[in-house]
Amino acid sequence: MNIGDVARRSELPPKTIRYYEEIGLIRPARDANGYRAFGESDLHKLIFIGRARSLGFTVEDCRSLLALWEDRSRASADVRRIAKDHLAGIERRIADLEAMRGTLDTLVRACAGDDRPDCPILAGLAGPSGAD
Amino acid sequence: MNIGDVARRSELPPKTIRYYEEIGLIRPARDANGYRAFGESDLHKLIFIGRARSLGFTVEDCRSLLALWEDRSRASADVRRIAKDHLAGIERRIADLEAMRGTLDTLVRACAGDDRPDCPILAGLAGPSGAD
DNA sequence: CCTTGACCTTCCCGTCACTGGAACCCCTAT
DNA sequence: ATAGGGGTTCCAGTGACGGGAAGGTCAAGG
Repeated sequence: MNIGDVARRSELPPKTIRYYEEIGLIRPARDANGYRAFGESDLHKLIFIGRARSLGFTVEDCRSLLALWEDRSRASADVRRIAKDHLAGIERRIADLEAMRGTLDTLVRACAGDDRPDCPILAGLAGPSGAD
Repeated sequence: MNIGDVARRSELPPKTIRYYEEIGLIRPARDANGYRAFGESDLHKLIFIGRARSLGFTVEDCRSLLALWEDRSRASADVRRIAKDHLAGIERRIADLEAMRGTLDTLVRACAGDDRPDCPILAGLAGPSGAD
């Protein structure tokens, strides 16, 4: 398989796949002409990485998860800790975004949004005191 | 005011303030010795930027918002559009994160997390088919 | 045989919003 | 004179790629 084939089958851009090789996540063989020669196991790894990335794991998390995936004797507790930490991070980010949404929503609702210059959004950003 | 003073009063790191000058968000004067000399209006701008950033606006959004803030004749509709677009982006991000959280939560719950190698999380990442 | 076009290769730069660090200058107090 | 705590510039790195240049390779068609 050339890079285009794995790209299609893994739904990852070729650039991304080259990058993953560069940082050592995968180690595809090479043909005589210098082309990367991907095997099924490379493809499986890429699909694995793609799914983990789509769940928001960092590539370093992916590296750890891949290592555990390859390690037949790993303890599921190790995987679970990575996933739980990541889940906690996601929940923090959701909470942060929800706080932003709350404030923004209040400001947007308070703003008439017409052609007058009076704007509660700018006033809110300038300071709760409302100074402009 | 020197940079340390505005840094304390705006709660922004000096490095960040220098960066904001570099990209033209603020234009503090200079003392004879080359030190930046910040006025109250610089400080107000920095506080404004800091609040906008904490609401997740990009620095380019901040540049637009600052321009509108300075423009006494702006229409509040312009501000509102920026804020509404940003709000929509935040809501998309929240939705994405909640989808991740849902999947991750399911996987984490399914995982015993003990010292056995059997791990539904890895199986889930390898593919819904469950192949490992 | 030559060309076309789709692949593939490496390499370097740009993204976003900073952060860290080096090397150096300035000012005040002791 | 020195020590410290400011300040200044510039360079490099972050994460996870994406864009684009310059060039090698391969199969098909004229």
